[in-house]
Amino acid sequence: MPVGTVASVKAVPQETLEELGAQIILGNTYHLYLRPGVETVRRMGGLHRFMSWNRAILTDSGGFQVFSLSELRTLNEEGVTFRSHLDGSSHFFSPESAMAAQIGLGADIIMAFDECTEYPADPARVRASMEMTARWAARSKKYFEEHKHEVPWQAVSGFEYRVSSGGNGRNSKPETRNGSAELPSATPALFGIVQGGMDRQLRKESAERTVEIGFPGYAIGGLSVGEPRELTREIVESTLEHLPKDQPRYLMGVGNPEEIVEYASLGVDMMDCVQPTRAARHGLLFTSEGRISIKQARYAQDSEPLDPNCGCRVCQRYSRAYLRHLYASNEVLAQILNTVHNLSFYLDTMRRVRHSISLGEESRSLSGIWSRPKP
RNA sequence: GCACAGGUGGGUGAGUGGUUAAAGCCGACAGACUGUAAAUCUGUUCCUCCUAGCGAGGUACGGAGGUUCGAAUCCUCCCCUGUGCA
Repeated sequence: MPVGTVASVKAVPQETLEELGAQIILGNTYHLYLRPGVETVRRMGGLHRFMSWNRAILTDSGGFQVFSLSELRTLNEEGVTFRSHLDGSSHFFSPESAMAAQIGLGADIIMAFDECTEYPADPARVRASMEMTARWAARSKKYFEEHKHEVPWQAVSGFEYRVSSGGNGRNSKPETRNGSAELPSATPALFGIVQGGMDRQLRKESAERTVEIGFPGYAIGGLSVGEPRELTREIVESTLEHLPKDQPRYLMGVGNPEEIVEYASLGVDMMDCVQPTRAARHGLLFTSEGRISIKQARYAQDSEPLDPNCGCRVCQRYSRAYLRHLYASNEVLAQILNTVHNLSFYLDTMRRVRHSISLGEESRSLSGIWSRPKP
């Protein structure tokens, strides 16, 4: 899932995302709540209509911002008091207000309000944080069930794809509508989030408690927060054992191309990461033959495409030398082309993963994923 | 020709007697980036040597000479640039 924090996947227009085959993108409650404001989005017909994106949207609850903006917050049982990074103003988020905000934004999948435990953290702190997340999950669900129909009305035309709210996401049928009539949007799906730091036992307990509350999908949060990669893998693997296989399992905030393939092979169904978009803006490009730092002098006169095995428009049309020049010149086009390629690479990788899974090749090696069949 | 102003490392630009191989910014060259306060952040950027260190030596602030224990900084002459006046 490409990340589009402020209702924008940075540097890429929605039509290009469609072309790349993105089925779902992320938005962030914290950021959108601050600007333009939930009420504005609601009045504009909800996030889909506001940003003209007819495919699925998942909104993060703001729980991660509690973690990443920790200098600007105070936290208690009731919720979190934030100071806005934009103007320093004070705001309060609770499970209830985070649900209200997400329902108001009108995403397809919304996330429980959790607390992303920092790393490292002592055992007592990890347990307390995990338990807080569990209590908040119950409150999130309660509020959600009472208010889930209060989504924005959307006068949608060409409404082509939407994750259904019931059951698990996999079996949902895309709905196609072509009318001009106003439709009430379907109710969103609320996913729970597992925490528990790097402790397998706490992860198990968190997973069980979250499953007991009951959600149509489950996320593994609190990883990729600075821990060694080996540990991430170990925790993901052990946590997955305690989450239902027949429901979407979402690993939050991960990862590199190698990692997303690996986690998919472990049974993760959904992932999101800023890596492809941010790295692209910083000149780091992912290819079937490894990483390329396009800013390096060695590419100054390299007429090859970025990735000879890539079918994206960027690789079909532009040379490494040109991409390096654009980057060195600080041109906006560098960000656009780089991001388009990286997203293309990620989305293509996941298409291959899905194809492999459909063929029953779930353990297919990473190199197998990226090698092209000989023509 | 006269009068002012000025010539500093790849660029720009601080520095007006000593802790200055010379700030900052730009450029160049590397590196980082994992539920986005990120078109961001970090490092290196005169030469040589080694035991690789807040190491040793060399060269350097238009040119030449001088004053001084010590000069990018003060003095003399010269060269060059900009502006104004003839």
